[in-house]
Formats: sequence, structure tokens, C-alpha cells
Amino acid sequence: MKACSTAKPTTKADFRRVADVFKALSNPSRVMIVNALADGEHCVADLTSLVQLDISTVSNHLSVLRSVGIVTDERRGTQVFYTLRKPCLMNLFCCLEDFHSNE
Amino acid sequence: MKACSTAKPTTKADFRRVADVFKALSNPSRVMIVNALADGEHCVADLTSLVQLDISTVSNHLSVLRSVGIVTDERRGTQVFYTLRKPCLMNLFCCLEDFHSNE
DNA sequence: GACCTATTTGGCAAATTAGCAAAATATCAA
DNA sequence: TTGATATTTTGCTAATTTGCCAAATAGGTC
Repeated sequence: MKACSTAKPTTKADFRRVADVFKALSNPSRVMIVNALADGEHCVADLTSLVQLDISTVSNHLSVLRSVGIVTDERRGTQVFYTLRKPCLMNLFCCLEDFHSNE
Repeated sequence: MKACSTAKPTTKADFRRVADVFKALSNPSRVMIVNALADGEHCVADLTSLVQLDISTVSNHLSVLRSVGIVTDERRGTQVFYTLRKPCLMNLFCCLEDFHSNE
């Protein structure tokens, strides 16, 4: 409800950057991962058993999310834990949810 | 700030649907269009001169946005006016903006 | 060293992409 | 009906991107 604290995108580069973030979210498995991380951090193995893909594939998905700043990683021992860096994304999920059910 | 009124995505189809919406936003020109529509409706010709592409290309971009429910169209005379159907997207733009500038 | 977890790299086939041009459609007006 | 304007649809191209896995590599622990 509150206004933007910063300016809207204006330059070509701005729009590309925003688009890149959306592109990172344009894959079902990655959406699934983000959704899971909304409840708290998870290690790669956890996320792998969640999305049921090869661990290298999941690692690649995570690097896509990381590259646009959606998640952060933190190594703790032999494991790497991922955290959702932009919880505001979950509000978006709310906003989008009724897309399909809309008249 | 307020909680989700509906449930989070759970099924494979849910996640694909959400991902599809993001995919529609994964193109700079389409982001530009959505951004413009945030200020009010625009006809196709207006949007065409905004993004500087062939009108048929713009029309295709609009149909992508329409297909996932982000915009609606309304014919008025010979022109077709497009409206942003999910203003909540603009909140997201706010949320995303500082992605690149983040540490 | 052995062992576990995760990342990187390379490769592949398939799918998707953005764009334009030309043809088709729609609306209005003369 | 003819013509003008606005938009959409279709067909096509070339280029890019995709998701995935397997193998190799790296980092950490014991």
C-alpha cells in the first residue's frame, strides 16, 4: 500500500534488469524453491528432494536465483544453506494467485 | 503487509501457472509496457511509439500479457485500449528495484 | 585418504524467442 | 462500396535459450 521509496525504472538497462529478475522466476522448479524458502532457509539436498531433480540441476537453478539477488547462500560445514532475500516476493504470489481463476 | 487471502501454490500446475506469469514479464519491452500502463490505459499505437518496435510485434507482446491476465483490452472505435489489470505488480517493481544496487 | 555435499563444466536436443512483413480483420466514414 | 485507419494474425527466420544429466572438480569433515 505504501508508495515506492525509489524511482520507477526508466532506462533500457533498468527494464532489462527487472525483466531478468522475472526471467529467473519463470521456471516452475525455481518458483517451487522460492516458495519453500519463504518458510525459512534450506540446504541444497533438501531442495533437491523437494523438486526431485538431479542435484546439479538444482544447484544451477539456485545459481540463477542467486545471480539476480533473490536468494543468498551461506556455507555451514559441508552444507550450503539458501535464504530468501526478498520476502516481498511472497506478496506477489498472493497478488498473482487469482490470475488463473479470474473471469 | 496483509496476509495472503488465498492459499500458496502447491500443485505442479500451480507452480507452472505462476511461472508463466513471470515468463510474460521476462522481456524488457513487456516490462516497459506494463510500467506505462501503470499510469493509465494506452492504445496500441501509443505503446508502439513507446517501445519503438513494429506494431505487430507490440501486438504480440500485448497478447502475451493478456494471455496470463496481466492486462485487459477494450476496443473503442478503431482503437484498442489496454489496461493494467494487476496494479499490485507495481508494488513488486518497488520491491525489485534495489536488486541490482544491493550489496 | 575416504567420504559427503555442492558447484562447475560440457554437452545435447528441444523449445522458445523476438522480430518483421504481409495478409487478414474490424471499425468508421464518406 | 470504397477507402482510411487501427490492430491482429500468420508465416517465417535465425538466434538464443532452455532444462536436464553426467562427469569432473572443489570444499569441508573425520
